[in-house]
Amino acid sequence: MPMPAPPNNPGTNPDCRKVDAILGHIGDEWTILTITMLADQPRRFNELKRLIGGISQQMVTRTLKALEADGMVARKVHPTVPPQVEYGLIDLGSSLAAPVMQLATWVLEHLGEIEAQRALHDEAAKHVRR
Amino acid sequence: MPMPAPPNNPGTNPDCRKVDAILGHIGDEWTILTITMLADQPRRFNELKRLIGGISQQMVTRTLKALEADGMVARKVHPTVPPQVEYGLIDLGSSLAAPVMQLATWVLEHLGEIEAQRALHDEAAKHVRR
DNA sequence: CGGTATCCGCGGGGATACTG
DNA sequence: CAGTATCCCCGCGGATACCG
Repeated sequence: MPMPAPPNNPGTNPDCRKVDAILGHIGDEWTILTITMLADQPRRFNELKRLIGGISQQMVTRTLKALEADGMVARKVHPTVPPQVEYGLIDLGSSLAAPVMQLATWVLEHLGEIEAQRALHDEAAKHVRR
Repeated sequence: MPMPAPPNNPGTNPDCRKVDAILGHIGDEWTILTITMLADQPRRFNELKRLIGGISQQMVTRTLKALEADGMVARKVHPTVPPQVEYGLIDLGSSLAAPVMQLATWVLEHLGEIEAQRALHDEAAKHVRR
């Protein structure tokens, strides 16, 4: 299904603005990585932090809170000692996982090409400077 | 002076870190919207600005520059008066368009559900406060 | 029209310390 | 273990002005 994309689009497309706002959230790097990590199975708090790597504890909390507020992730507390908390994708989140995984997969598969392209571009820039 | 001296955690997945860095770019809201607008056809500079709506001119420039550096977008200048510049997806960019469009489409289709979930969550939060 | 240059506020997000 | 609270820096991105 294609986007609206009408030729004679006058002012601001309201749908576009809404989509933009949502994309600002789920397009976030931490959010995408988190969903990726939860795609196959639920994970515990520090497990997520470790798997993602390079994320601060606060960002794990914030990201999960936001995903909870969007009804994408469920927080499940096991009343054990020490306490265990599991986060898993639910309805909205699990359906979002598909496109997100496709994106993440695409990046993985094209890592080399992207770096190569950047190197090319940097090289071209150098010649201009001289 | 303070050398970064990154943690260099053994548990940190290097691929995950690279993917993260790339996602930080293409996951950006303006980047996703731009690619979405270019998915079906090339667009001119101000046309893009108008279609996206709510984006500053500078961000259009920056986003397109970044996409050029990644070899995703080609800049084509028509030597007319007044000058016309067209931006279109090429190799890497056009292959990226597929997963990006899927994400954008998902958001469009689930706009209502997301807002409903947020309303639910806000409602629940209110009851806790009382 | 299609940019570039400059200023600047605000909030994203890391680091650290503390709690249940 | 799983958070919350606080501080604080830096860079994202808007606004404005100017150029080819």
